[in-house]
Amino acid sequence: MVAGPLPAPSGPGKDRLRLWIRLLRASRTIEAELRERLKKDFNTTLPRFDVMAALYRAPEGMLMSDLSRFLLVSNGNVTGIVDRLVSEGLVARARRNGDRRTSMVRLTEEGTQAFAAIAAAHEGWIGELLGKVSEDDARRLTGMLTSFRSNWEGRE
Amino acid sequence: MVAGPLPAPSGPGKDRLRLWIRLLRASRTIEAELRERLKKDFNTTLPRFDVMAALYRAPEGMLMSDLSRFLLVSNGNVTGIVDRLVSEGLVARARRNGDRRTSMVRLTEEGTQAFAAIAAAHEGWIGELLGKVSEDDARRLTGMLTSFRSNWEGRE
DNA sequence: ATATAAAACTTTAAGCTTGAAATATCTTGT
DNA sequence: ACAAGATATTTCAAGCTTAAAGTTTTATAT
Repeated sequence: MVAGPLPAPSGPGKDRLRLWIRLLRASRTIEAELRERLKKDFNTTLPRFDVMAALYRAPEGMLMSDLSRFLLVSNGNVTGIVDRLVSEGLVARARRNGDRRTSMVRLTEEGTQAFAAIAAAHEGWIGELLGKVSEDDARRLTGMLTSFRSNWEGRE
Repeated sequence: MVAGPLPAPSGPGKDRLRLWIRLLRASRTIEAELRERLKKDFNTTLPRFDVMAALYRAPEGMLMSDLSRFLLVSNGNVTGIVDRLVSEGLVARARRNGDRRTSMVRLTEEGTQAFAAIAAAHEGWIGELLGKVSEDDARRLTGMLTSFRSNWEGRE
């Protein structure tokens, strides 16, 4: 998936293949750097950060299924990550609905404060790591990726 | 990491944060689709495909350390994936160098044929999944991502 | 020569990830 | 009311992933 074009691909459609390879390498490179910094500076992980970021946006809480849909990961996956966050006191489950199948998951006070600190650092890192991309290019790129994505939303 | 801008981020540097989020969501969406198709149509996985793609480009073989560097994953990780590929007869290790620490890893004949079939399908999928991106935009985007990446190459 | 360091790789423990199967709960049609 | 189906979540097995520690081999400096 990260194969580079040593024998540079050419022909119809090769530009898209090349784009995909670059896209993947870029995101993996950044992801690796973020993972390392999250570990070193905050002793946490990217999946934990993802979950906390989603919950931070939803103070009233989220269902497990909402979380997994939003984060684009499987539901079984979210269970494990939330389990660990709960055991660390950063997240709480509240099974107090009318519907007893669901559990409302939200950040604890401790989790909220912890996340705020991490998020501030995170935003700085992104600014640094993408520093060479002009704000103008950033907006242009974002637009392209958005239009690409809308093509994809709501498939399957 | 995939947090979307519900309370749309604004302020200095927010364009880069938004770009990163879009980048990540795009690559995860495509990756998920590829993973599913690789499983369904070829009963294989993305990591296996990555390793085989790297080896396909290097008929003479690659060292384990070259593989892990190229694929941007840890060395211990590659060991496991190659182990499984070897046990399936798709890849072979040859520890026959002057340097007896290294092992030259390469595709077997069976592995080469298997990969060729998968790669053909894969290229078609990418063309389909990125179909809405014009060849022109694809080239432009690739250029931006490349220049971004060169900013990153050879850090740490 | 021989200790010391460096390099290539593997092993290990912990955590992440998926897809499928299992549980529990709710909803619907009769 | 009750069976049948749909939903929400967890559990499970297998595989992926990393960082750190361990092994074997090679290179280097006395």
